[in-house]
Amino acid sequence: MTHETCEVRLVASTSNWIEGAAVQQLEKTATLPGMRLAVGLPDLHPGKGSPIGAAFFAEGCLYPALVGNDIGCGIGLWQTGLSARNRKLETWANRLRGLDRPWDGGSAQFLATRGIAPGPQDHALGTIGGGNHFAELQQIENVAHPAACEELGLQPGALYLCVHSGSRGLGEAILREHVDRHGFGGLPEGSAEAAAYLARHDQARHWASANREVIAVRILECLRTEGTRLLDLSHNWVERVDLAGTSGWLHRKGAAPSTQGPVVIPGSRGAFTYLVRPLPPSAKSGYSLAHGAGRKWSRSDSRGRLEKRFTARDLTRTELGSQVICEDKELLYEEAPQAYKNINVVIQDLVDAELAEVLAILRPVITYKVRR
DNA sequence: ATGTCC
Repeated sequence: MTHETCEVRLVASTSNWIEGAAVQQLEKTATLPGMRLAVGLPDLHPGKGSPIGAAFFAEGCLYPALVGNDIGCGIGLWQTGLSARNRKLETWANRLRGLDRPWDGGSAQFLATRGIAPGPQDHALGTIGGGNHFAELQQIENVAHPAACEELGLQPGALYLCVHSGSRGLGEAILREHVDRHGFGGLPEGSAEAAAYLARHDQARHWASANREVIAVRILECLRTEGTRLLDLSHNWVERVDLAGTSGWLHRKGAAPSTQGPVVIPGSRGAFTYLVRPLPPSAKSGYSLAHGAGRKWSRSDSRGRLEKRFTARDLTRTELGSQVICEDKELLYEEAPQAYKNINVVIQDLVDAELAEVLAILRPVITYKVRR
């Protein structure tokens, strides 16, 4: 890899619309000291300063602000004991209650079993949170690669649970405390500041994964069934990697790893979710894949455009026949399927770039966002 | 994204 320069790559075809501001953010972030590779994935869209849907590899230092506040945010997939063949939409939707209240299952004990020390944010363990976070019941629409799906334990007739959530107040507190003390700059590799941040970052990653587990436990309990976790991957984190012969820090901001087996890439809440398998990970992609469809409209634009055309009630049913439980009207508009890009285009770009192959497609049945 | 800015 060339030293002192940063390669900027955008994995997107001409049929994939990418907002200009997002590309500008990608190029701007690429000028940070130490930056060697900046990869925009097909779901690239503007973030706060730096873009979302991107991977950044830096030599000699790491940037906590690039990981952002939701350290460890990611997606888990569970197979439930329920059959999707006799869908009980109303019954299941009715049973999804109490999920926004604190979990009474013993957070400290649960975290201890996962090797995580207790902390002041543990009351939020098992809650989904806001923004683009969700828990979704899904069924298999199509199996593209039977052998790989069988290997994963996928059963065509089963109901699945996809959980997208993160470290809630914990990651937020870690980033805020860090920025208050050290600002937005890079932390030199090997420094005490870097070690301190990384320790807390790792704790938040584990906490976020445990959070997704507890969310699944609570939902499975609501549905009076049990489940098995098939996979769980984060798309907001930083790790030390060797990339094209150079040691450095790979930041993923809304970018799934292509180094940890199959990846779930959800579309919008009214679109299919793809289960893909990374092709042999390539350094040129920053060992990363897209993490979703990517926003097409900002949250405020989304409200402005859709409030004129749809009632809140309209948005609780999707084109795919799924039901959306979201008792926060603003959030319903902000997270409407229309606000997101076409997931098919994003996936096609990954396939065309030879970064991934499709294993299966999942159809949304019920999406849970928030219920008062 | 965030016990979310009022």
